[in-house]
Amino acid sequence: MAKSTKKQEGKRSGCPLSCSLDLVGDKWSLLIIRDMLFFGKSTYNEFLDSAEGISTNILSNRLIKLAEDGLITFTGTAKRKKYTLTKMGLDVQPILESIGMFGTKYFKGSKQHLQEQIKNFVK
Amino acid sequence: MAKSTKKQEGKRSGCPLSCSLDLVGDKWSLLIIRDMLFFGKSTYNEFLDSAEGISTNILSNRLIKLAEDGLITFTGTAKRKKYTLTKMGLDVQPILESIGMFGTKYFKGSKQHLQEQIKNFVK
DNA sequence: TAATAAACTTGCATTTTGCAAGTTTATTTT
DNA sequence: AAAATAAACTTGCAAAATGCAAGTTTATTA
Repeated sequence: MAKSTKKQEGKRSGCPLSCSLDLVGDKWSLLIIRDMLFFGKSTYNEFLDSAEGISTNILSNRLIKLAEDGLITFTGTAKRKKYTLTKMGLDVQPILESIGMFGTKYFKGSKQHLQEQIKNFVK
Repeated sequence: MAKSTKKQEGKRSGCPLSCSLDLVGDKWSLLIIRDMLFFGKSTYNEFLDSAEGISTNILSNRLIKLAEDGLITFTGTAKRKKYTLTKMGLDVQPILESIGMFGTKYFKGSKQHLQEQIKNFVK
């Protein structure tokens, strides 16, 4: 199946912005990708103990949806799963960076918070 | 009141990304800002007839929330309102651009769609 | 072999969203 | 000047998404 033929349903319009938001335009998906990209996280429980406190069922849903949409894949056995970003998932990085720039500009102390998070996360 | 003292409630963490997503991390806010920034829209009914079909109550809610969060302001009388972006709202542009780039890469035909939209919107 | 942990699932209450219809004041049209 | 149209909402209700707590199943560690 070609890249653009799936996931036609659920699209609100053909706008590139709108299509992208149909994938990651919610409050959790981009945070999971952030955890993978910036904090090197890859397992369910690592995602679970992020500062924002996602609940178990939502995390489960989002991992399934992100995989369905082609942003992540998983390897390993059922009880020792590892999630990794696909090429498409890695391409989300510029989005996270631009949102991060906005955040550091308008939320004082947030940059510092992020750097502490990075320091405290030991791979 | 200082920039960063308001809107503490409702923040899930101090992360710049998370804080930003608490403002625009939903399926509609960024589309409204897109309409203002790229299509020059400024009124309630202009936002209403975008391709994605936002419903009236949600549009109303989002305009209030975006104004509360300092991203937009409005001028004009109650029945002839004009919404405009603040400095903070204008700073969302790089976010929209990075999401747009992602979208044009992964959703074929979507770039073309966007350009038609721009052409068809007569200010 | 027992305890702990990882990765979920399930059930239920709350919140958010979507849809249709109605309201109010301003501006046109007749 | 009166009637019709339009702009900008509001309200009510059903459906979907989210959040919270508890339970389940297999794997690993003590």
